[in-house]
Amino acid sequence: MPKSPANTARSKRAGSQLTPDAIIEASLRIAARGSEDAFTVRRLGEELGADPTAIYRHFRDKDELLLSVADRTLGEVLDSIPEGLDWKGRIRALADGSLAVALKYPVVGSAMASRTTRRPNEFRVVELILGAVMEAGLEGAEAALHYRMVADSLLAYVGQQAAYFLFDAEARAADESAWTREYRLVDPRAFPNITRLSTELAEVADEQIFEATVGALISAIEKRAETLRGA
Amino acid sequence: MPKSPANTARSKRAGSQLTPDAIIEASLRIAARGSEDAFTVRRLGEELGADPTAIYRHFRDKDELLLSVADRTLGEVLDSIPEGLDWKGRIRALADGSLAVALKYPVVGSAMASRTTRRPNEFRVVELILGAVMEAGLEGAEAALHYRMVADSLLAYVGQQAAYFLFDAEARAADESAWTREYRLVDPRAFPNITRLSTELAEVADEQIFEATVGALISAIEKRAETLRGA
DNA sequence: ACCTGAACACCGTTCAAGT
DNA sequence: ACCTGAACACCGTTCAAGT
Repeated sequence: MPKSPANTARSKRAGSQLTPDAIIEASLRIAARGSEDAFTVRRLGEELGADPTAIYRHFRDKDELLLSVADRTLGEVLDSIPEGLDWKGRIRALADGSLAVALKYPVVGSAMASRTTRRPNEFRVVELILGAVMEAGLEGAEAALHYRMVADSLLAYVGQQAAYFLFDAEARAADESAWTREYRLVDPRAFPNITRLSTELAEVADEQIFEATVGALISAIEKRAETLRGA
Repeated sequence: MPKSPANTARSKRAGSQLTPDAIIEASLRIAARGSEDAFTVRRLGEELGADPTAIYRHFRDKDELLLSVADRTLGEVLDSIPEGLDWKGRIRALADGSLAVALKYPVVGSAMASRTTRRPNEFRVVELILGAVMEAGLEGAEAALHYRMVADSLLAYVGQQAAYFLFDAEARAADESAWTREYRLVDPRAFPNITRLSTELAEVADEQIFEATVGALISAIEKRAETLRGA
């Protein structure tokens, strides 16, 4: 925070009082528009009422800005998790919050799926997951491993959903109609299972899939803890 | 396949006998170079010894080319799965093969994580997973749901790994050193779990995480099948 | 000390012109 | 029928010049 030592001599122009925070907030506003509005340096300049390249005074490059923006959205996720939940509840709340925030800011969710922000809120998320798996009964290397399983799987899944959300409507429609079109027209002899289940395949809802995936992760932790208790 | 009706009057110039197949193969060669070589239309033109824009004669746009390339890599995955495995073995082989191929062609693996190719080899993968979950004892909507869980989770995870592989060495080193640097230096009072497990967190291997994730998916299917058999 | 704006080295894609 | 190459509308980023 000790970046802008004195705010004397401000407001020469309306929107162009540039600070890292202002840039992050403008980024979030653009990101929230999803596929409507590309998240580019030039667009960010417009949003800030400043020259696009002014951003480089406050962030080394676009990647570093994105990392900071991502950490901010992680804060939103953390704030959405209620107090007093047991370990399963906390993991579920984290999962739901992550998905919601990733879909709210799809560019961020999609770009950060394979990254580590190494910033404050990421530490808080790590601490939360570790606390959950330890409460479940895991410790040491087992706790570390299952933390990574939950974190990586969740991030990957949520990032994938965000990336999908980022497509323009046309490309998305083509992908979605596959289940009700292409998959209904396959050769029944070559693809008997697809033929048999084509209706059911088209009816699976995204929420069910996410719920099943998160459930699988929680069960895996539970099962491992039981096995270790037994030994 | 009935795209090039007659191959008369060929070889006017050496490398510029353009066919969809030749373009896909050139794409795979570039993709296999990972972060060394960007997969751009211009680079593809060089690889083919043709003008970059000649590609648009054979594919509507880069996305359609990528979809075709992706389906080809799915073929490689399928070919790597041995015959005669039980359902768990088939899912494990599919998972391992997908990861291997995604890391072999990281641009493809990363770009396709949130896509559907709607092409022949994708049908074969769907058929394979459906066969596995049905052999496990699931049917109807349950089989469809668990197919989606396996497919989406695997694709997301594998795509994430591929995207990570695509970073230049520097960015990757920064991310990796986080566990042995930043995470060792956190405030022990604010982050007791991280502090306690910092050594173990740095030691978790990628293979373990993938194994745990795939295991969690398989267990979830098994557990659901047991529950249904009981009812 | 910070912002501006021209400029650079890239992208994917279109389209008139060539053979 | 297919390929070429100039051109267009974008990108992220650098750097000298302004205030």
